[in-house]
Amino acid sequence: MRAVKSEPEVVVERRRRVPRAEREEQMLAVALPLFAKRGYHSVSVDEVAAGAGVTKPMVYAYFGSKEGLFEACASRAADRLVAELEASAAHHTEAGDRMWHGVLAVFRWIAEHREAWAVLYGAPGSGGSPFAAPAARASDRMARLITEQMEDTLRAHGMGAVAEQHAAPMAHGFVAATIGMGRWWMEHPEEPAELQALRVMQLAWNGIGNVMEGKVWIPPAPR
Amino acid sequence: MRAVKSEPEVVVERRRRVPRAEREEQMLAVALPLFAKRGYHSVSVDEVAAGAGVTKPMVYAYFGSKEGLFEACASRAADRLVAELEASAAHHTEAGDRMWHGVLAVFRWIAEHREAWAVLYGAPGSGGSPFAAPAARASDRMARLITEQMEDTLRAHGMGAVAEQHAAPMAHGFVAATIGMGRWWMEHPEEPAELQALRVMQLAWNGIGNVMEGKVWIPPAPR
DNA sequence: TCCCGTCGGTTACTGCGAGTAACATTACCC
DNA sequence: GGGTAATGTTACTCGCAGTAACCGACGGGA
Repeated sequence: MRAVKSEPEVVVERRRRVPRAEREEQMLAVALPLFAKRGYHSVSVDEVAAGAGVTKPMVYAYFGSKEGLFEACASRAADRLVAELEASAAHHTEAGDRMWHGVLAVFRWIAEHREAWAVLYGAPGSGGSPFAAPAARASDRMARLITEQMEDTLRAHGMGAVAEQHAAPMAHGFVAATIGMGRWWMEHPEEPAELQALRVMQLAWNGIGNVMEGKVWIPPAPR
Repeated sequence: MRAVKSEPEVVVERRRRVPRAEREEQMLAVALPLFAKRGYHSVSVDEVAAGAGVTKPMVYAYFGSKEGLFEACASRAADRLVAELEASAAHHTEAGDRMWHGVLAVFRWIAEHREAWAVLYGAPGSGGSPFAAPAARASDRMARLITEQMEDTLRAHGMGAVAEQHAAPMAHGFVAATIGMGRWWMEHPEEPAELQALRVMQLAWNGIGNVMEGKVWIPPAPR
């Protein structure tokens, strides 16, 4: 059941004595699509090294371990995704507006960086990361942005206690819903990014919004 | 950075010539907590075999590969989780009622089967599965239950078109939000299951409910 | 100009753990 | 009691992560 290992799609022109920063870029450029397509375990370090026009010990010299290489790929993807989101947040202040544009930014980013997305939150078949720490960090950072927004709004309404208890978990739920929708999208790629964003808002914004206005859903009385 | 490999916490009394079904149980019982605690890659087949009072080739005889062993653990966990959910759904017919009790059932199951949950949807540090197919299947099955409920309700309101376009992705989003909340819970285990379920309903039920009643969220007009 | 240190790079290994071939031993059933 | 299927073992192969040890070019000083 071993994955077929084809030639890496990104192969770098073979030059000797390339400066470290540049060589690291090359390695990451080779590794990212490989990890995205075949997943962590069925990519070998030799393969990445060869794709970058170099031999294995160089990869270890620069990234320490295979795990380090993977984490570098994922961390960089996470940084870029979060940066996109932060940029979007900086342009919108009203809560709903900010959320909508943020979610939209995420789905547009996914569309433009499918491989990076696959490495971060990859589906079973293709990506899939044993070392999900960067993905978890990215989720946390995205959730934090939402959490802060919620806390501000709640405190402005005199609901500081609600903010402390529920803002963070709700924000995590929101982010999870977004990522889940992103996963679903990977299997239905014909749909536009806007529709996914709209569905996330449809699904989760009412809930978040209601909480921020002090409206709560009451469970049915037990029979 | 190699994980410390302690003795497996489940070790089976050494008996010779145990029937296959029983030996398989033993192997799974040993493997599950190991995978849950240390993740797929840092558990060795030898270790599981030893814990089950047997040698490696027996594991291969019964599960085919390490991956097969892992998938057996995860599939069985998924089956049980979904069974719980289906049992709950059979007891409640009204949409909101059914959803509430379903979500509640999930969180109660998580509380009682933390290791199985970790193997299925495990967080980075602890569980974490390179082969997420069983987890994806479980998500799909849970989403399908919700999808069907939504489709029925929508069609009953004469909104068959909405049902076809949006029921499935919204249901996946709902499930993702639930799983995300479950992950968050693992890091805040002092809270009760009911609170997690309440938050999921708070977050996502308004959205699903609105859609089922034909209410939609309208994005802000672009400037 | 020569020498020397650093940086980019290699060859050639070790070692662990997945996976297997081939063989051994009981239990059961006719 | 003898054949056979199921349970089990020993003793390997092999791929790949990770490393030790060494190599050669370039850029400063002195």
